[in-house]
Amino acid sequence: MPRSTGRGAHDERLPPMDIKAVPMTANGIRASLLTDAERRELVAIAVPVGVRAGATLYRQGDRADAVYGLAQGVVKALRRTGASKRTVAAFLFPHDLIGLSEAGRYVNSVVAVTPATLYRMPVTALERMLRHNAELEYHFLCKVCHELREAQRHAVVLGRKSAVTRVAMFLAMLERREHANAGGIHLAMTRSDVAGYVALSLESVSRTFRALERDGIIAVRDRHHVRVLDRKRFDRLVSGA
Amino acid sequence: MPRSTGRGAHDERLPPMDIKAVPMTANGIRASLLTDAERRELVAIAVPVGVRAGATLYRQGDRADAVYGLAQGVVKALRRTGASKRTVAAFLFPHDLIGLSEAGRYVNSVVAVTPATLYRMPVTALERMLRHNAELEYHFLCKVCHELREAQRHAVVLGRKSAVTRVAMFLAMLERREHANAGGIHLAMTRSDVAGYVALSLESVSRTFRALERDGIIAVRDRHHVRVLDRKRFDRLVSGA
DNA sequence: CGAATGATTGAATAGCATCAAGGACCGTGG
DNA sequence: CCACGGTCCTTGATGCTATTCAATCATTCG
Repeated sequence: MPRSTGRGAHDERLPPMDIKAVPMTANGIRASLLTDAERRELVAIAVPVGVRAGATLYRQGDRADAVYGLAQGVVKALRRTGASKRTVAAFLFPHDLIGLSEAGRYVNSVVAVTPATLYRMPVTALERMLRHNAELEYHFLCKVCHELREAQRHAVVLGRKSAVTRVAMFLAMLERREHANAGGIHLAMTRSDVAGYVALSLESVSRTFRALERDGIIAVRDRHHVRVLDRKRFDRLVSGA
Repeated sequence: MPRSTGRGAHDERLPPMDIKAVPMTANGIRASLLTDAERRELVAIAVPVGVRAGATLYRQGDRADAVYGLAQGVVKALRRTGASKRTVAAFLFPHDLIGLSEAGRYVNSVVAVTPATLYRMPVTALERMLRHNAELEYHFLCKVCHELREAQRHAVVLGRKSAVTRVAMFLAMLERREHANAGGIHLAMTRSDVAGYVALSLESVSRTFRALERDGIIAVRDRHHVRVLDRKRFDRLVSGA
């Protein structure tokens, strides 16, 4: 398994550096947070990085010397819980920030779920930039607030006791975060990753997908594509009936 | 149940406005984040508020027009999950920030667990201040990162399947966050609140405390005071044996 | 002191984890 | 194009653990 960076054939036609979230006081529109000027400023310290699926970007406990902006692809944040067990702390999508640290060390490991391109920003340079550009920093603040809300939602999911509810809430989350197009939900991750995120056994996740399909609530095209058929009952599950 | 504010006998001898967390690049020392100058600036827009135990500071869905700094006491953030069910999204302690919102609405309800004093900061004024004081804003950013880590830890707790592990991890969390003095752990909240946080039934929490006591791992003085007796086995539970 | 809230304990049930085996899919190389 | 290996996924049978329902006990506060 490749260890890390390795800037592949990604160099031409890079998607732009960007961060998106709901500003604190706005009306719920997911807007681009960065102005052109800010993007330019960030690009000055941001190095594009391409990784293959399965590659580890960094490991829990490593010295945290960079923050990443995800431009393309899906990655997962893993956390060791006890020896030899790992849970999925979060899935991260384009326009998300990556690199949460504590006392100079990363608190999660980050692994690419799909091929991904990121912008690597050294913390020292970033911190210097933020500390004298309040406007730019404000956008980072909004983004972190967004990730905080997302983490709380995750906790809500894990609080539900029924397997169907957990899985349905997870699908609803994907629907919101990835392109919520009418073409159905795209699951970039494996069943095992889903299990790690919703804290169920792999087998239970599998059975639950089956059950949802049998009941006509969702249609499972293949492992990576799901569509909601009965929106009414689906929503009832999500709200935890 | 009293609805909200009501500035009681708290006005004299107020604890100072402050925020504490681990700065991103520091060496893990829980430091005061605010300089004296910043404290003075914040106090200009911060109104002290005292609430009784059980009082609701604000409700999920309310227009989010203020952020609060908790100065004294313990409060809980509740989230509605389905009709008529509530989970505890977080417990908040002195020096924590309160008032997470999305699209101008609070995402949690906040209720005082003990009598509490807070500093109320209108978002508009705060936002204006942050947007042109990068240094101050940086401290807020660090604080939100801290709460993000805390929320992820919460998710880790909820991911563990065994009741003893969940409860032990909860106690460990309290030990870290409240005064981690050798005098034992102080539980300001009810068993029912604990159950809401670790996502177990009230009865299971009760039984689990009992079991931990019977096994000589903890001593339960009364409902609000617990002491770890067998640190070795306790830590083994926390790491999820 | 008495009512209301909070906590404990017991017995029965439901639901998920676990163990175990088989089947589908993917990428590789012939 | 097809065969092959590995990974990922599905399905079944069993046991364990937390939930639930129900009743009793303790504590706090008026």
